[in-house]
Amino acid sequence: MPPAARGRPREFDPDEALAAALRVFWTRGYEAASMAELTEAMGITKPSLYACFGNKEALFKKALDLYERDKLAYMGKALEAPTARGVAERLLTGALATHCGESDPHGCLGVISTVACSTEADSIRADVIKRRASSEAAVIKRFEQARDEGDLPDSVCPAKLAGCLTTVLQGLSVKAQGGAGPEELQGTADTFLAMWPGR
Amino acid sequence: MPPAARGRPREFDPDEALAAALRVFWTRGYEAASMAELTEAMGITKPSLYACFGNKEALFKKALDLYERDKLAYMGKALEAPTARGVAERLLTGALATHCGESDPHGCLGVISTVACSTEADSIRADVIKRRASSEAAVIKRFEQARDEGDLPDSVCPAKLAGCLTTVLQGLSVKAQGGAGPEELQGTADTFLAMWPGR
DNA sequence: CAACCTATATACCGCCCGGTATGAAATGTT
DNA sequence: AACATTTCATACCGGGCGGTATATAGGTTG
Repeated sequence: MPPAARGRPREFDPDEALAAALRVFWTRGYEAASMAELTEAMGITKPSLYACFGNKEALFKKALDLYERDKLAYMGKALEAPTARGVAERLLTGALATHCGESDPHGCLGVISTVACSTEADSIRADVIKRRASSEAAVIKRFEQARDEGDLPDSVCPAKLAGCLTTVLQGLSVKAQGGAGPEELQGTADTFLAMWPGR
Repeated sequence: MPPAARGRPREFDPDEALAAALRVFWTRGYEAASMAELTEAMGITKPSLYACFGNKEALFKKALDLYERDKLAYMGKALEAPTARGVAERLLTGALATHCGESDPHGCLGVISTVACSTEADSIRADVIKRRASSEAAVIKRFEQARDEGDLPDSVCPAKLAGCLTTVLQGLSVKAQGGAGPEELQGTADTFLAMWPGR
């Protein structure tokens, strides 16, 4: 159905290549991921990469899009849980599965990118921080709804509770990247949930 | 009192230079901190740096020692609080003061270093992770004592609670480095303390 | 067939990295 | 005054970085 490709057809699948690039960025961070590593993992040469993805920064942003779409899909689902506690529970289990599973690199790509990016890659930092803020805003909104529905005691502020939860999520990702095992982090999540106020 | 210095005396104060290096590492991370930045901030030339501190890695570890001694001193003090809740409170306020104060770079040098270090600087990662583990072990021990003293309900596991607290602490440092303001983080800390079990 | 277009492969660019060789300057010792 | 010792300033090293120029290979279109 594509209107008849002109010229030599490319020999690689951009989606697969992008997925490989994502793994590299996820493992090493934006700056530490070198073009040599990227091209080798993607199985293509540098000119092909530049022709297809632009440059390193553009490649990273596309990888970040893929990451959010595939790996952070649990976030959208989590907000649909019936209670605030259910939301927190799903967010925690989703984060644990994503950030210390077997098949993928440990830790959160977003955290890795904001923490590891020096002034050079400010645009990356800013981008990730903006995306994170919008995620947190969604959680806040959901918790305000939960308060209205009686899930949360009036004594707790939905925004602060959301901030506390995202803080734990980010802390978990730091620990996961530092080599903490799933059992340990599951224990942390359980403990936090045990402290949770309301339904 | 030093036994009569032979040769040309050095023209800089190693302690001040190390403090300047610490600021650079703290702001940029180990790998992103270049020798050019370091020497400029320290006010010395590269040969002087290498003669006095060895190499970049040795310089970093000395800076890390200084960081723990000066900036993480609140940790030791916190463990002396009379109750488990008091320990948590002091750890949180100390972390907030250290990681999003006005005079120092935001975020935790340890978190920055472990997250941002690629495979190259594995020795750095390992070192920081080890130091962090020993800190957490101290908190666990203190919470076991707290349980014995009745500060904590028997239903909560001291180790898990400690893990949860350090997770929050690390999450706070990620947020601080991401530009979160002190009020917001204070709100997070307050919320977490409000959920705290026991005295 | 040739003409044309696009992806590939190779080799290369300027730049900055961590680290160092070299020689001059500044002190104490004799 | 002459020397030994240590620090300082400059210039330099090989190597890896992100990015690209050039030429060739592999297709579709006339």
